[in-house]
Parts: sequence; structure tokens; C-alpha cells
Amino acid sequence: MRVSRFFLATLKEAPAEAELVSHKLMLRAGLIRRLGSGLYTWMPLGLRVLRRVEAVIRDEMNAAGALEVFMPAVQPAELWQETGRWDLFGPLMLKVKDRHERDFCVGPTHEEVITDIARRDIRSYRQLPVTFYQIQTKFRDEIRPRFGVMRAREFSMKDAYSFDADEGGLAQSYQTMYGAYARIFTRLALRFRAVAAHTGAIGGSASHEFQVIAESGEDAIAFCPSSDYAANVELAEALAPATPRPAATAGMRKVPTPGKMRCEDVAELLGEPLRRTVKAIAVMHDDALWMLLLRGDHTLNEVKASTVPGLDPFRFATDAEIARHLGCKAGYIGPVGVDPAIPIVADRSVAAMADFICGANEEGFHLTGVNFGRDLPEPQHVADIRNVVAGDPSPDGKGVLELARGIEVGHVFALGTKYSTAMGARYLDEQGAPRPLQMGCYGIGVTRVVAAAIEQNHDARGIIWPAPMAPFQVGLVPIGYRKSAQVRAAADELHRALEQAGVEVLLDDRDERPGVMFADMELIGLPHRVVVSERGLKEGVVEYQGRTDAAAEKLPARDALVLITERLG
RNA sequence: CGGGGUGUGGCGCAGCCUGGUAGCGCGUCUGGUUUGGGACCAGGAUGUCGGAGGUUCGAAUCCUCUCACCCCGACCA
Repeated sequence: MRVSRFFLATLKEAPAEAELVSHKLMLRAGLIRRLGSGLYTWMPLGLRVLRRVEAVIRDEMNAAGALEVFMPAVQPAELWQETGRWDLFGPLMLKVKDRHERDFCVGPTHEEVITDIARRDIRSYRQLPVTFYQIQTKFRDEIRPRFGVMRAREFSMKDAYSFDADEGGLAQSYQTMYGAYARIFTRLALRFRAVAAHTGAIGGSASHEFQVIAESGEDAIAFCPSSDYAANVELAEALAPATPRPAATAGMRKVPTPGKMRCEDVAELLGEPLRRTVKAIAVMHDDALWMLLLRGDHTLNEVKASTVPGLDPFRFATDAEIARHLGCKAGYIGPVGVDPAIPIVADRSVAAMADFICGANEEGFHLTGVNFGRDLPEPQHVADIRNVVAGDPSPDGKGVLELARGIEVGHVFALGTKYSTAMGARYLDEQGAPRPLQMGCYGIGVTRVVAAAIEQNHDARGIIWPAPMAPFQVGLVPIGYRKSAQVRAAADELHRALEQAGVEVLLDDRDERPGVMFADMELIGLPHRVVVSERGLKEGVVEYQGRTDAAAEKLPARDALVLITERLG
């Protein structure tokens, strides 16, 4: 391919809308252009990258025995009403009416459609197991699209759905997909971790997320370096402290803490470590106020808190509600002396505390030396409701946890019979008895993978593509292409030879200065660069430089093709 | 949806407070000189200043409404 016939749309300056490195680079390199909030056009260069990612995914899906299908992006409402998700998805789903005023949605996912296929066409255990997949455009009307293609509203997703006769089969299909995912991300040269995840709106039992490790990631993940434990912090269990609660040594005292609303401020004022304080969080379930207790240096994990029996769903209490139930300002509330009708949930770590500091339920005062069983009753509920922190013991008992941030690029779910039961997708087993299909679903955010790869692979000059997703392998930069017949002939010949050898090469045949060409090649991140110049040809060499190499090396021009091909690996 | 912010040539911005008829850098076009890290000189093109209404002799600038987009929170591949 020649630059003069391609469409390089590089930008020196990134549009102001871009925040994230990957977003800026994607715009600057001319991979994408924004049409509206969360809507992006994939430009020729970007589309080449997307296609390469798709190719790896297809290859591994096919190798795993999954069968490609292509389902409609637009789906009738009836299907979604069967599973109740028409209402459940709410505004996240883009709903449209056709000319007959019938309701449709632009599919945010395809469980309903595939389950409809399954109930029509799968009749016998002899047809099982089977896994279908597609690469489709999805639409989710995100509350806040951001980070370019990372959280767009319209995006490309590979979604796969497995059907099995029983739970054992599902476990196997799940494992197969899990393995395929690991191979896909490994082939794409991404640094990732598979982490245990919670199932969210899709539902089901087992679930893992594939997280690409990146500082800018929206998810926090916890993992144990000395074992294979890894989980989303939403899910990562904080074990109860290994040592039992010490005996009380101090008496309870009320101390003035004017203007000190946060545990940090109180601890500082009293000269006590933050971990001796207890923060009380007031939440509402229906009309009842609950109090959640956390150690001052911990944060609430809302996902875990909603698993406390009777608390789901909850929301944070307003200042007015706190005043009404506790007669006090937020910031000074505490568990001592509250109405016994108010349920108190203590985090495991709080339950093991003695002589702690907490709000006095009186503005401007805290209590010190507080002890359960003496100054207040033992908490009704003790549960794991906090986020793990670095250094916590790993739940598998094999070391301590570390935290990292990740970009969720894939998610696998063992769904079970949730959809097959709701939609009556059954098969006949060996005895001729109808049984619901066991389903799994497996997604990869194809467009997001591209952004994640850039997030993980870039430098000050631009993108550094992992070879399997590079839009071209080689950038061929002739210096003086329009001026020197010799350079032109050598560059054209190398270009032809590389293409004939099946190498994707981009020849910069513009009448640009070398600096401009180098800068563009680096910005668009091609892994390999070859420079052809008059100067070099006089010595009988061309120059080769890998995108991350410190310097170029000279290759004899006559063997250039072979030597370059060797370096492509 | 709540909170914060921004809309001025393709991109990045100034001008707005203190109304006077739109400017800078990059890009782009033409010609010339250049040619190993984003060249230089000369000349040119591109703006209903997001939109509507209002105030005023006069509005990018002041007022009202509206739309779009971005950032912080709940959602997810």
C-alpha cells in the first residue's frame, strides 16, 4: 500500500475532547473519528487493526469448536419481554418503533435471540453441546460514554453462547471458552489477568472477567502474586482478622471533635492511627435505616453490602433521613446508644476491634475506648462489606493480595438455565424427557481491545502495536522518493517484493521531509521501519529499525527482503 | 439524572470581564528555495463566532431560552 493512495489522517494535536492516552492516539493516528457522543467511525487505518483483532478471535473461536452466526442488530420487543429484560434493561437499551408502531431495540446483547434460535432448532441431546458466536455491533445507551472507543455507546462485540445438556457439560464449555480467551489475549500480546467476577445484570453462577492491566483501567482487581487467586475487588473476599478481638483496656470517654467529620480528621486530632476509628455509614432499605460499620481506613464495597440478608437493595441515607432517625449530623453518627430497631452491620474487621473511636451521635463529639458487649451490644450482623486493600491476606490462604487496575476486555458467564427456562428452550434427553438447556455466554469487547492495547503499548511518539494487531507490519520510508530515481526504484522494488512475500507494507511515497514521515510512522505505531536513501544505497544498504529499537541497523540492500522478513518474526 | 465546564475556519487556542464589525499557531492550496527528525520565503482560501430570541445606533462580547460536547458520580464488553 502506498500512502498516496491510502488515507492517512494523522493529527499533530489531539482534539480537546480526548482525555485518555489511547483516545488521543487513536484520534491523532487517524484510526477513528467521532460522529456523536459514544459514536465513532473506524477510518481505513483503524479498521485494519479491528479486522486483525477479529481475525485472531475468529481463529480461536473456530479452533474451540464454536460456530459463527450473524444475528440481527435490531430485535423485537416480545423476545425481551419474555425474559423480563425489556423493562429491566431500562434506558440502557435503545428502543425504537417501526412504521407499524411495533417496539424494537437495537440489541445491547443477544441472549434472547440466540435462545430463541435454540428453542426452535435444538430438540435433542444428540445436538449438544453446541456453541455459537458472532461479531456484532451492539448498542448500549450508556449513561456517560467516555474515553472514546473504550466506553462507546455503539461498539463491536464478539459474543458467544454455549448450550449443554447438563451442568457438567456447561462447566466444560465454560472451560473451553475460558481457555480460548486466554489464548486470544495472549496472541494479541496483551498483559492481562482473568479474575473472578460478579455476574451483574446478565445473571448466572460462575463468571470471570479478562482484565487488561492498565493504570487507566476502570476496574480495580485484586490478585495474589504467590498463587493464582485473582478477583475483581467488587468480589474479592476480605477474610476476618486472624487474631480474635483483644480485651477492653480503656473506658469509654466522650471527647470534643468540633468540625471533624471524617475519620481521617478525627484520628489526626486525637493522635490515633486511622485504623482505630470506626466509620458508620447510614443506608436506607425501603423506609428502614441501617447502619454499616467499617474501620476508618477501609471503604464500603456496595456489591458485598447488598448481599447482607434483608439489605438488598439499599441506597445511601440523605442528611434529612440521618437527622430524623439518629437526631444527628452525618459525620458524628455511631453505633453506641442507637435505637435497637436500627440494624447494625459490622464489617468483619470492625467486629474484631476493641477500644475503638466512633461518632457519639452528637454533633461535635466522638467516643473513644468503645467496646462491643460493654458499651453497646454485639452487632446483629457481622459480614464482609469492605473493599480489600493491598496487603490483606489472600482468601486462598496462600499469601497477601496486591491491587491493580484493569480494563475489562472479556467476560465469561455460566448462565445455567435462566434464559432457557424463561423462554422455554428445552431438549429431549436420552429418556425422552424435556430438560432446559444449560447456557453460557461469553463476550469480548472487540473495539475496546484496540483501545486497551494502545493503553498498554505506547510511548511519547505514538502507538506501539503488538505485531498481530498492527495495521501494517512494515513502514517503508524512502528519502527523496520524488527526486531520486535510484531511491524510487529501490523503494518500489522492495515494496513490490515485500507485498509479494505477503508482508503488509506501507510505502510513504509522499513528497514529505523525512521528519514528517518518521513521525507519522511512529505515531501510527508500525512495528518495523525500513529507510531507503541515496546515502544508504551508495553504501549498498537500507536501514532497518524496530519500533522500540534504540537505533537503526544497516542491512545489505541486495539481501534486504530476506533480512527484513527474518526480523518480522 | 445530579454536580462542574466548554462551544470562535479542518485541529489547538486568543478575543468576551470593559460591545465598535474577528485574530494567532498548526494544517491546507499556489509558486519558489529546501530535503536524514514535524523546513523557509512569498501569496491565497477557509468563520451565518453552536442555535433562537432579546437589549442596543451597533453583539463573538450583555440578558433569556435552547442544543451539542467534555469532565466527576451510579452502568458495562
